[in-house]
Amino acid sequence: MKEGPDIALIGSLIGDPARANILTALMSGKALTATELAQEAVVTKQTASALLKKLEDVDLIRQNKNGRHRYFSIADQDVADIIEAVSGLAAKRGLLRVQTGPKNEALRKARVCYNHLAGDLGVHMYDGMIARKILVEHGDQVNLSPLGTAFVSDLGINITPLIQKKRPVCKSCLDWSSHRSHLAGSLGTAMLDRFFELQWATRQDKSRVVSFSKVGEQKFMQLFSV
Amino acid sequence: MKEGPDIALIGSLIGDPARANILTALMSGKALTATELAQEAVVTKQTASALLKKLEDVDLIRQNKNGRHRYFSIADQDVADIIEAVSGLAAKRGLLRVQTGPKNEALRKARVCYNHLAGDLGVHMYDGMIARKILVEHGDQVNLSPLGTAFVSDLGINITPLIQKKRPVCKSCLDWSSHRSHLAGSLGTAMLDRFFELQWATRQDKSRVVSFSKVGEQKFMQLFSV
DNA sequence: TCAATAGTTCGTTCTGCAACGAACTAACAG
DNA sequence: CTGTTAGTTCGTTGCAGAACGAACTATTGA
Repeated sequence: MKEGPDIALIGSLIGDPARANILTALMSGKALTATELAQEAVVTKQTASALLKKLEDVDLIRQNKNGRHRYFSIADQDVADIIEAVSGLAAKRGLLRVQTGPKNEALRKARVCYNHLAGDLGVHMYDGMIARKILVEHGDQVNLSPLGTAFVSDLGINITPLIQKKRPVCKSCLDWSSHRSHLAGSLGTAMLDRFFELQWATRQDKSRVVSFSKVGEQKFMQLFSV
Repeated sequence: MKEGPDIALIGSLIGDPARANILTALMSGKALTATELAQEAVVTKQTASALLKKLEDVDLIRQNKNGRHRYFSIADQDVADIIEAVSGLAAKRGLLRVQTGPKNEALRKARVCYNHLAGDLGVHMYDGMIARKILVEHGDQVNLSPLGTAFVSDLGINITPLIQKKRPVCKSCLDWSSHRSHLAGSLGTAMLDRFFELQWATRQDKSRVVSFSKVGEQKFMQLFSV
């Protein structure tokens, strides 16, 4: 009863609503300041400061001092993975904090999931890549086909450095809004970055929402149409 | 700030020490009764009853009535995955409830990780399978080589049904005690089951500890020696 | 040097919720 | 029908820990 890792500690950190809000906000992949996070979590600066310290104590988040600002971000991929996993489970269990509104709509359409694209467009992309045999599913593992390697190069992405890293190139990630899979992994990250580079989309300030331009969305939809 | 899945709820469920103990106990893969779980979590029956109800309300655990007993178990693989992931993260962060004792020693040597083998022996098995090219790593994905297929058949395991399921056949899982990988996935489960069948090992009552017989351990070590 | 903003520390309040005792129902076994 | 064990319900207590106001330090910019 008292052996093993202390999962309760990490659980309780995620378990506080205000801290959960902070972590969710940081899932945008951006580094945010303490005051921004306080606003996001709807608490005062003092409270946020205390909450952030606790999160930092167990290395769930990390801090970058820059002048009189402190930028906080998710500590590493492990932490992001867990938050994603818990989000997925919560969604599967129907534990959505339904507050349908314009912001929510935008989130459902396209959002950042730490470092890759999620939401309806993310799912569309994944489905399209499967249908065009760019990706091949083995059980719940996903791999890039030879055809896919060419496709990715054509898009202007250099895969060589991606393959060399420890991180999986392709990985499916359950989407909480549509209960379907979208593409995570280093390829998922590279593709989202490429969309920003091509100016098909931009990230909205301090939010997980990804805004596609009219032209960008057209090209995107066409690229992955079945 | 109020969109998306309610990760705080699930976090808080895992975050209570007593509930965390219950979940950890259930990671043995066995169905346990309410009183057994109460003992495991060191609380009274009433308290356990209340805790179990909360866990059941969000489908983290499931209940099987059998006479006047109620057997509780982890609801599904998703939940088990999250607990594994959180355990791994906690271990990585050094959040071990260190209480070195004989029981802890046994756990470190060989234990059940929901449905597959973990601990030193689990890591030994994984390392051996990699060294003998039974398994091949791609990034953090693991696959069975053609050589491996033969090996598994020789061991007396029929892989055909494993491949047909949605669940990944091979998957690596971070070991909290040794900070190394061991084999999860449906193959991991099948292999552990096979060891029990061959009577190389038995599970200790109401515990995650796996006890290998002298002969069993010899055969096991030899099978996966480098 | 002074005003403004970012963030922390301290002490206090308040509340959510785990925990238990006591009393209950439920399922056996003889 | 009676005793025994399994589990739940109810009401109460107690405490951990989130939240805030007020007062502090730190960095910038003018």
